[in-house]
Amino acid sequence: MAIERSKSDLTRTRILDAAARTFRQKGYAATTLNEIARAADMQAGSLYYHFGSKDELLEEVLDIGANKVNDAVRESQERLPPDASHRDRIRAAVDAHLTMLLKHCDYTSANISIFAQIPEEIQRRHLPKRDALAAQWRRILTRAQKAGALRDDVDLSMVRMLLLGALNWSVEWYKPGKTSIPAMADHICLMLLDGIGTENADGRRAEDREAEMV
Amino acid sequence: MAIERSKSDLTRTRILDAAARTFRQKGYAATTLNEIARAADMQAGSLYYHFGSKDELLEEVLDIGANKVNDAVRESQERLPPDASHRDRIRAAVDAHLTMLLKHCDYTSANISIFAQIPEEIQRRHLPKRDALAAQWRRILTRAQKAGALRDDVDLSMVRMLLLGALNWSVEWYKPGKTSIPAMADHICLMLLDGIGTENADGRRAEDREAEMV
DNA sequence: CGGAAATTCTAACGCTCATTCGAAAATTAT
DNA sequence: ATAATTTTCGAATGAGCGTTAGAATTTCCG
Repeated sequence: MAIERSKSDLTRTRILDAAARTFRQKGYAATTLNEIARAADMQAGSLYYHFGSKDELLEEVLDIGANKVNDAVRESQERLPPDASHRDRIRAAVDAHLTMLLKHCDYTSANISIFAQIPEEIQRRHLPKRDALAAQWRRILTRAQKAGALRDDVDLSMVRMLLLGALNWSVEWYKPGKTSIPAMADHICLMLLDGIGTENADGRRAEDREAEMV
Repeated sequence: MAIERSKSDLTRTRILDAAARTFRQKGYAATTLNEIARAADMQAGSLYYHFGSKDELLEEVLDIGANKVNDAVRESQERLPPDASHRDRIRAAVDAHLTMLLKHCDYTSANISIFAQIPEEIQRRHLPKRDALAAQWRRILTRAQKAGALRDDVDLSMVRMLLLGALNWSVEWYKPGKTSIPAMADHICLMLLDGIGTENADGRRAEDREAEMV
């Protein structure tokens, strides 16, 4: 699927890579076609042989980013054994989401960080892709709750928003090398599922907490 | 402190309000002085009687936003009785942070949402204010951990980043009327401190989970 | 009311940007 | 190699931007 055929396709990809990286760093409006062209080793006018406009370039970057994280999360679930625990399912999705966001992909992080500040019409056209990812997460969490792995007195859509917030916001502070993605995934799952408090708010889990102390 | 004196001060505030709102909606680079002026009922050129440049206007909006959330969180702690539980302290800080972000203040949400995409030099000049807020949260969490209210095997700076991520990301999805801020604060504290997983739902023991942590 | 000061308007400037287009160069096919 | 085609270049265009400065207006104060 990702096999480049012609030389033209390679150049297209080079331009898209440059655009994704620059959009992520500077934002959409502040990025000039000159910067993108320079990062792709060509002149600004030459971009128009491959793309019709700056907006068109943006839309393609957004789509690629959304597809990558969608695919990563979906594959993380397909890769699990059928009898995997819901904790493992959530943990795998968190890991896949974070890895795609922070390690592999300027497209994904560009999508996340510039989306709020692009022209409205492009936002609207891109919404279905966002909804697809939301639907994946909704399904993972709903299944876990129905199976009894998540408390049934919580608002799952709010949990989902807060969880995705913790994940997505990492593009604002993550520095490669300083933090490990598996450690992030562990902390997220620990907070989400077990909590990091030791106080006994409702008397539910005193024994577990003692067992967890190191 | 917030008392307006002259008519000029009122106009200044009107301009700042308009700028904060527009920056938040469209981003910094995509916002024109014409839009700000129109939203403040004047002509673009007139803005220069009150502000030296677009950058100067931005810096003032950023500072006001940072101050507001800093003050809100600090006051939320001062308002608590000296013997308040650490759960209550965290809950109060979460509530104050969210309320300022979502309810009271375009300045705060503008600060959060455009910061990554403003000129580098302005970012750098504004960093101390960001650090002040981070320091407040660090103190709240560290005290809770030292008092034994938080597990001592978690990386508090990572917890802080993830928690602030869940809070800050809400500017991207929160719609007034559709969600209640206290309910959000409740869910955050529940997840953070207790977790929403059910006890041994997947048949695994606490020690097993511990083994995965590193 | 009348003059001074404060504030806003208006029109213009220079600059940068996205975009266009015909010529040049590079690549491919014959 | 030569012709045909694809790709890139480079200069030009026009629109819109932040910004400026003087004229026009409003506000303030005696």
